[in-house]
Parts: sequence; C-alpha cells; structure tokens
Amino acid sequence: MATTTRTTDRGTAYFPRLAAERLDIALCRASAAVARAADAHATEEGLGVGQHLVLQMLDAVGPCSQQTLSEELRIDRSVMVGVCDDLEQAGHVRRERNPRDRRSYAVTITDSGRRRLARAQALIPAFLDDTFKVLTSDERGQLSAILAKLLQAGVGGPR
Amino acid sequence: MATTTRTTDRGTAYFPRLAAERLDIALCRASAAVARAADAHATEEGLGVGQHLVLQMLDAVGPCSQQTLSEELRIDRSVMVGVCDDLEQAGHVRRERNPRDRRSYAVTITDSGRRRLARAQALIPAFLDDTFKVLTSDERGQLSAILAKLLQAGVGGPR
DNA sequence: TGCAAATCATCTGCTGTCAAACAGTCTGTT
DNA sequence: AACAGACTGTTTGACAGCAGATGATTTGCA
Repeated sequence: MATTTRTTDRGTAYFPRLAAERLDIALCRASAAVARAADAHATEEGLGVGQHLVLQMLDAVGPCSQQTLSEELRIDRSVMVGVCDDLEQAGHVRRERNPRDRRSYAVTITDSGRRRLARAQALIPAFLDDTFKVLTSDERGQLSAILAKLLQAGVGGPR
Repeated sequence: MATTTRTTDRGTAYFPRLAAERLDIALCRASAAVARAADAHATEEGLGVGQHLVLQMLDAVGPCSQQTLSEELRIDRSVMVGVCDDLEQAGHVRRERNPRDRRSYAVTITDSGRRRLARAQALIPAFLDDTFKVLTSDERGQLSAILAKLLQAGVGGPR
C-alpha cells in the first residue's frame, strides 16, 4: 500500500546496528544504560550505589573525610553530604569531628555498616552474572580493564 | 606523628585500584563517567546527545514517530517531547501529523538538520580520539563490541 | 602577630530524567 | 454500531546530580 509519508515501523533495530559498526556518540549512551542497570539493582536492594561505594572504601582503608571519599569515588561533594546523611541515620556510619582539622569529619564505618556491606556484597555476583550474562569471561575481563584504564585517565571530569 | 583517628590522605587512588581488580558495582559507576564525557562534549558543542541521535537516525532511516525514535534510541517518551521541541524550534526537524495514524507524528529531518548533523559528526572523531586516547586500537574495538552486545541484550531496561 | 588565600562541609538554584496520569486516537470483539 | 482495551504524545510532580556561593576553619606568608 502506497503512502506519501513512509513511517519506519517497529523492529528496525536501528540503534544496535549502528552501535555495532563503529564507536561513536551512541556508544557513550550505552554506557549510561550499564550505569542505570546498577542503579536499578541498588535501589531495589535498598542500598544506593553511592552508599555502597562509601561503605566499601571505609571498610577497606579506614576513616576518611567526606572530601577524600568524594574525590576517590568520583561523587560530588554536595552529593556526598546526603549519602553520608543516609548512612549515618541508618547507623552504618559515624561522623566524628577530626580533632586535627575541625573543618572535616572522620567518617567511620560501624559494625552495623560492615554487616550491611557484607549483605550487599553477597548479592553482587548474581547481579553481575545476570547483567553481563551475554558476555564471555574474556569480554568481562576486557571491559573491566578498559573501564579501569579510562578511570585512571580521568575520563568524565575531575569529580 | 601518632593520631588516634587515622584519616586517609590524598593520593590513595583507591577507586582505580579497586576497579582494576574485579568487575563490580564500582565499574558501573565508571560507565556513568563515560556517558558524562559525551554529555559534556555535546552541550559544549551546542547539540545534545539526544538531538544528535535523533538527527542521525532520521537521516539514516527516514521519517519516524516519536515513539519509534524513543524505543530505538532508548530515550524516554516524555524526554523525546522536549528533544523534538528543540530540534523543531531550531528548524532541524518538521513535525507533521501522520495521516494514517493521527495519534503519531511523522518526524522528518530538514536540510538545515542535515547540515547541522554533518557539522556535529565532523567533530566526533576528534572527541573520541581525545576521550579514548589512553586506549589502544584493539581496546577501542573491544569496548565497541562489548557495549553493542550489551545493548542488543537490552541492558539497562526497555527505555 | 596579622591577614589573605585555601580547604571542608553545607546549602541553594538549575537542569535533566523518570514515573504516573491524562486526552485523543486506533483496533478488535461483540 | 458500540464499547473495552491498547497506543501516541503530552503534562505534571518527585527526585538526583552539578555549579556556585557561604560559613567555619586552617595554612601560608609578610
């Protein structure tokens, strides 16, 4: 049937086709999709990605200022305020003034926080297996290495 | 100098170190950084990533409804309204009612839109070279293939 | 010592995304 | 024909991220 205005119908699969051909702006959009998947899992589980990262780092390296957390985890300072608020209110973190520099806090993970972290960590393998199930083991390793490299190079701005 | 509360000092490089070790929540955060880099470049250049993708697709496959654009490009319908508003106001796109289905528009790229697209496309290689300069050619190919694979698998939800 | 500049945490305003609700239109069944 | 249900585009409200300004504190320098 002839129509003057030919409108593309469903099932064109334009986006994946384009993406497979070359690395361009579209692929940066794909990165956002991966990030969204993590956010969705995190909110569903009840512990935001930011909160998770903070607990992870505090557990690994000990008490930190919000500034240090902010820089290392690439989370904006003003956002870190709310993240620490939530963690503190949940009792997963203590905020004590650093006696050597009373401008900053010494944010410390509590036992409750450590238990919460362990619980969240336990769910990650299943999430990753599900999210990246279409990738081979090699591809997962490649993705990991590549993103780490980009991070170290400071892609995406300083914060 | 001994202190009771040991606060981690600058330069720990905790995040990259963690990221390099294993694929976990932190790496999904890295994906967000890549997406941010593209957004920053786009706004600086004056044509948003969403607008760019819409022009790209309209140029490639012809007139589409906003719904089709939305699904293929993984942009929320309600966001697509604004994207098309901006493109239409700039004269890069025409919105005509589809006579066969008056619910939908037939969004069509104009000559102005085609010129704008060409101008934006011309800047992409330089942006990519800069953003991914720390990657080898092989790694770029791997990243491209992996993200495309994830896209086809529908990572990040339907929209 | 005294003062300018930098630093840390916080707050405010702006922007963009998403979910849900809505009006108009189409499709299929009776 | 009549009506229920699905679809398209739009609006609204809630929410997160980021830039810039602010108050309190520290550091560096004259």
